[in-house]
Amino acid sequence: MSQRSLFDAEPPAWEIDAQSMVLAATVVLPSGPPGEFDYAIPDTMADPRKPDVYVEPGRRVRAPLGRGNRPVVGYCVAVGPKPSSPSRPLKPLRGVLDPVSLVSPSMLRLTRWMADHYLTPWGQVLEGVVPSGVRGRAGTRDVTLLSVPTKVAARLTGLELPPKQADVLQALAASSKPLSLKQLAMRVGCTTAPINALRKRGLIESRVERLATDGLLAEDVAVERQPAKRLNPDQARTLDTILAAVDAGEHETILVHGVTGSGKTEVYLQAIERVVSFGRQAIVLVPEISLTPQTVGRFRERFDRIAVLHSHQSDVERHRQWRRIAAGDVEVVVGARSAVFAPTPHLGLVVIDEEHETTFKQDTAPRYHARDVALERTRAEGVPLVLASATPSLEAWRCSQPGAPERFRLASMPRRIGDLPMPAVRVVDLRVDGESRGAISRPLYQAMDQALRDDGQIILLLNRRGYSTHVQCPACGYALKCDHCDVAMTFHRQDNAVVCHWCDYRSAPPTVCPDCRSPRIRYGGMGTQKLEAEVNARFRGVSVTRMDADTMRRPGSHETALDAFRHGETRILLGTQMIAKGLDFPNVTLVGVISADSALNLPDFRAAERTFQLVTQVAGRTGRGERGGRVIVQTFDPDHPAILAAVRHDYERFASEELPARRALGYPPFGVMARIIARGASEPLLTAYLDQVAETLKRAVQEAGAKVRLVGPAPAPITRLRGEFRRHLQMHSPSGDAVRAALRAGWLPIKPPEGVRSVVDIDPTDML
DNA sequence: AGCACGCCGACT
DNA sequence: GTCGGCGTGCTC
Repeated sequence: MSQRSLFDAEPPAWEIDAQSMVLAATVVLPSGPPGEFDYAIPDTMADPRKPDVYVEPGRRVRAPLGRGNRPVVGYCVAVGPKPSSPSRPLKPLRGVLDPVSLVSPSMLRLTRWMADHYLTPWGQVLEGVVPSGVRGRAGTRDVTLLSVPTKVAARLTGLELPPKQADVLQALAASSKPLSLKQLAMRVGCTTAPINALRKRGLIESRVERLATDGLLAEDVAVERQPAKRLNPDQARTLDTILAAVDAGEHETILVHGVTGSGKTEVYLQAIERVVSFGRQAIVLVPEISLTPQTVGRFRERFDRIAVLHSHQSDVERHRQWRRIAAGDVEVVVGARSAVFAPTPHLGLVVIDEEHETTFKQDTAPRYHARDVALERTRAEGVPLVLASATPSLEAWRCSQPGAPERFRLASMPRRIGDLPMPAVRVVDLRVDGESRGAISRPLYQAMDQALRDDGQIILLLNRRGYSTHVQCPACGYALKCDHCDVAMTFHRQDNAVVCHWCDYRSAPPTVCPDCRSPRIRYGGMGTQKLEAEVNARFRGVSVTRMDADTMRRPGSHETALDAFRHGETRILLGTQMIAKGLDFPNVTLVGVISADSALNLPDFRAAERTFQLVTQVAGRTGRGERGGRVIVQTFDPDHPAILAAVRHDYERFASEELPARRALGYPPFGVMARIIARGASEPLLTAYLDQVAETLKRAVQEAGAKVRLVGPAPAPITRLRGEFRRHLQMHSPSGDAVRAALRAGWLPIKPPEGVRSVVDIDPTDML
């Protein structure tokens, strides 16, 4: 059916109010009312030959909203005929903001899915997905270009003009290309007055063009190209599995479970080469922390045109990359979480490296998980998705096992490249060997001493930054907490201050107990700063580098530190989890885990999984060269299944022990979880609000006969943050749709009172 | 989210 | 009588 016939359709005779069909745009708003609104498209905005003011899906438009017709900006998400009646006519759009569509039809469908899945208004999802630099066309500016019309140029000499104006016209006619107002004034040596006079007379014509303000930015650094590496049998098999999906041209999810050092990267590089040879693009998501020049360099060695997207880019740079990608000028997009929205015109493959990392979950609205969004996107676009990890998330793992609702194909790479052995792991029971009062037990000290004498390098992991992790008074039991948060203050010796790691509140370190004035106040607990001091004291003359959020503040400091370690200028690298992932230094012969159980007692059902991942990942940093490597794991809980499994590099053992426990409690991956977090200055108000939500939710669940279990409301594990109280309510269900239905019926309609903010987190990764 | 509409108290 | 308080509900 042609569009014309829709317009010609007669309104039904029984319709009292004569309806007619008008061309309308459906608009969603980035803030304000969450619904969809239809507006009539004026004829002036329906002409594709006028691209600057053409309304199409994916562009932003100006529209009048409400009885006062206050002007708002929204995203056009659809265009089509809509009924309009004289009693309730559609209001017309006021204008078009974007000269091109910012969101492709497939990306509109994806964001629509996110809006439903995460209970976030569609407009807010779009606002969170289109970078602000793209919206504002950062790095470009409207420039008025002046030229002499050909008709005028022909009779230039016959014109009677004041002297300045004659000069201006002469100069512009002589110019080979159009000039801006400023350029022309400069060339003639006059003000803009005579130029404007000529424009008014029609002797100079002008047009507006959008130009880059800075010309071309520095192009990609040329890197020497490297050929594909030879694959071992495990790698070849895995590549075949991926290529079979690529060649079939269908969606399939492949979980690549390869131990640390098994060469997963080379496999997906070669898979991408195939995809690129078809003229399609690939997206590779990596955790932000590993988006280093080294990682990016590996892609530059293999592909001519890559785009990098990460959160520390300027608006101008992000806009430029976005345009390159959208224009099809890029073969591979490498980026953090948000690169899953890269506007590739012909997507052929998505890879998520270190799939288990929690940084793929965004912790502000829209609270999406890049893995789940990638799954949805690749399914919709009919292309394969590769998830790669040495320690897959249990969510991904379960999907690779029989009986799961979602089926991933599993490709295992159980051996390291070159048949290098996995490093031997020794557990040090701190209940027995922790007598030395410091961070380094005797067995670890001896191993470090040995490694240094053998000319090896050492990595020490301690997942707490600062010097002392708590300040406590033995006399009265007082523990120093942040004034604004329910969190212990950490002493930082470098700044000589106690610091809150959640809100960055700082104050002077107390010398007496603030509560009972006892001078015996104690600074306890081990942070990376104290560990560094201990290493320096016990290994005099050995170069040590500490890597944590405090030493890595400046851009580039990450690279500097790692380069120094790579070149052997640093013998001991110590730090938080940022040193646990992805590093590949063959000379590291010892890894020490100072406290393997530090994350084990967090109030989080994933504590064991996190611990297993962290210990396994950091253990994988050694034994990557011919010299082998060993790992020392210090713990107060040496019999914990997660630590035992990590010690044996045995992922499947960990999974087979942890999954039944999750199943018994209905936790992910066997059930879907949602969390309502409410915060506000008044605790009673919070409690009243969340109790009411719980009540309406309970009723909604009952009426629907749904299997949804409510836990709480209760104070959140961090009861106070930045001066606000926090309470939460958890929901568990075998069905995500049941959870969403309950939230739509029992949470959305309850408006929080003034001073209370309420958010929903679907599939939360963080329980604090 | 913002803004018009509504229905009750102290003022010219 | 009416100016304005902010509770309520709608926005194509």
